[in-house]
Amino acid sequence: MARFGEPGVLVLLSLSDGAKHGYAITADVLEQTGVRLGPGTLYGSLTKLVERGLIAALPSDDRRRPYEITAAGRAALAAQLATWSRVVQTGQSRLAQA
Amino acid sequence: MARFGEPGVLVLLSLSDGAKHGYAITADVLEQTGVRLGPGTLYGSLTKLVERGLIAALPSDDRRRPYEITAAGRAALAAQLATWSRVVQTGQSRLAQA
DNA sequence: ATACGATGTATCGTATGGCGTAGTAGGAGG
DNA sequence: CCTCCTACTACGCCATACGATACATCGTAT
Repeated sequence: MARFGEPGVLVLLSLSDGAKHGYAITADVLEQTGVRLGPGTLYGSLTKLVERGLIAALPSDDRRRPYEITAAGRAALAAQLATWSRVVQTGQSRLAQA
Repeated sequence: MARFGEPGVLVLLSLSDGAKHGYAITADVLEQTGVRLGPGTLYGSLTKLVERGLIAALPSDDRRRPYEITAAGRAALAAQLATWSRVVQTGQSRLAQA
């Protein structure tokens, strides 16, 4: 059903902090996770997330185009984080027993 | 460089527990994460992970074809889990402040 | 004996996603 | 005025995800 990949999750993560425009999302994701999103990846993800109602475009004052996360986007992010959290805990416990 | 998607991570997670064959991986991933991997996804991932040296095929005694994780696979899994761990912590802290 | 459900692997097709490249353009500073 | 940072758009290749499909084997109950 709701299919979006890792870049989409990182965008939702960044917007969960507050509305941002594309370039600021890139900088935030890089700072928070060390992952560098290129323009193709970033704007492709933004388009898909808008189509799915997980984020919404805000009126652009200047040449920047800000986006905000929606309630559905927060729910999707929370669900994905819960799954990853289980994976991380299971994985780290399994890797620990060498 | 070494790029593999979420199914690949789940396979590595499953094999970090010990060698398993395909069907057993599906069952383990379902139990541990709630994610159901179809045959296409599973065997496609297995092929790619073998090509990248992250897992290795073991000699098959019966009709089962077991795989084991390699040292490189453990390292790749650990790296991915570390990134996800950061994302989960950042995200949950951001979602918490409503 | 046999039918059936569970186990187990493999392949094909394809829509989508990931991501690099290149191009456009405003603003700031030397 | 030239160049570097910011900021977005457009394009396109290729890998990936994943459903559909097929087929072999085992255990078990009837």
